[in-house]
Amino acid sequence: MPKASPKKAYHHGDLRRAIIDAGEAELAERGLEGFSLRRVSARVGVSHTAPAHHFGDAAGLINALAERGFHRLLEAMVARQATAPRDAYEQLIASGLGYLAFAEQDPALFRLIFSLPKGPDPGAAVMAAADAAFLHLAGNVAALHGAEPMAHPGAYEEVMACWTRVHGFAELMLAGHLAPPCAGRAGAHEALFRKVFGAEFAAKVG
Amino acid sequence: MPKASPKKAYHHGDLRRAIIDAGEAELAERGLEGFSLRRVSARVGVSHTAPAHHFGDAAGLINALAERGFHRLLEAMVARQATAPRDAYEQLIASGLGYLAFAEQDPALFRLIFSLPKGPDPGAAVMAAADAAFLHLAGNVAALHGAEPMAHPGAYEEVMACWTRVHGFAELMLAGHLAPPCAGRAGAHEALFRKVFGAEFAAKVG
DNA sequence: ATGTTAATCTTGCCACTGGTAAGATATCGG
DNA sequence: CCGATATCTTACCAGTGGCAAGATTAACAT
Repeated sequence: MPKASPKKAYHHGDLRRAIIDAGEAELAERGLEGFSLRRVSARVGVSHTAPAHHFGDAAGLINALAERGFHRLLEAMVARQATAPRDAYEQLIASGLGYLAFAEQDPALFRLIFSLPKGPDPGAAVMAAADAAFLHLAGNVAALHGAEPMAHPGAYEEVMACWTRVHGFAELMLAGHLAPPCAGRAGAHEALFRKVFGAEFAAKVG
Repeated sequence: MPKASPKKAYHHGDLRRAIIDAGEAELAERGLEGFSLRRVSARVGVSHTAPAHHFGDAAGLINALAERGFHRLLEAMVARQATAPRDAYEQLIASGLGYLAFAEQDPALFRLIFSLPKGPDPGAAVMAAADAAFLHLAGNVAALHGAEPMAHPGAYEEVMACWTRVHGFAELMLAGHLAPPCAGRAGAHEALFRKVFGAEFAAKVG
């Protein structure tokens, strides 16, 4: 047993998890700019070089956070869908609103997962998590037709049409470019989002 | 005359401009992560504290770069429109393609202008530059109806519908999420963009 | 012209960052 | 029980931005 007691042990027991937790919290509190390996390490009560063995370098930790971030994004979508009517179009809209809720609730993490350097290897786990979110959205779009995902011609364009709209809305919202009519208050964006998303997909149900 | 000769003068003569130029270049070459005041200062041949007097701190320089960035974005839109048919819908599409071209050509600057901290004062000049770009887009949308900008009900929603689509496309493109059909090659995105943008605006002409 | 003021730039310093190297400590397999 | 290995610490390094104090030049009033 790896010493689950809260006392100071030389070996932490589950440091990788603890670092990711602390990193996520730090990210939410100070943003990506103020993110510091030393700070997250101190938060866990560990020296600043401890994470190196688990993540390689700082980019490795960022990657791990991105993986979690994509999972959080997916969670946010399904959570919102659970509160919506089971109608295919409403489910699609709900997933978009969940997407927006995640962006609003943790802007730094949201931006992090979409600004990973397209370097050599973004990490297979990260790509898998990203694909899971993408495929979920694709499934919602496909449900409009009642068919299997990607089964009809133009399916990819249709999915990207949805994704770009939701994502663009999220980014502009975070950048503070939705100001004039709807300011601040939570849920105020829903009406605008529905209009901006367009009605063409509502018509395609069935 | 403030000594326009290229020889070493204690006073640079036009340091503010030179720093912004160097900063823009550094940003394009090393990205926002690798951005360093000391590097841009060295590039101009000046000590690392020289910019402080012109921009305050690093955030001040970032703000100045953002202002230029919004101007570049506007330039890219009008440049693309100049090569397109004068039909209102084609002009709107062209402005979107210019938007995308700018994002593709200078990703770091593009991301910079849309990730300014919504802090106390983003700088009036930056906001003005951003508004100029926004109003240009709004003008293109209004031209679909032949009317003055924002003159009819639902105009704002319509403009935001366009903006979110273009912007979302740009962001997902930079994040590397347009992979499957269209990879890498320049201009390959145009066909996908036209489909994703939707046909509803083409129908509204007149 | 001449001296005073203000703007511009430099040098030297500080705390902080992430990465490396070498050593300390604990777990694990024989 | 002992050696091998994983985990973590301490000590150090180059690099970063900001501040303070001083050097140099321009702007300006008289």
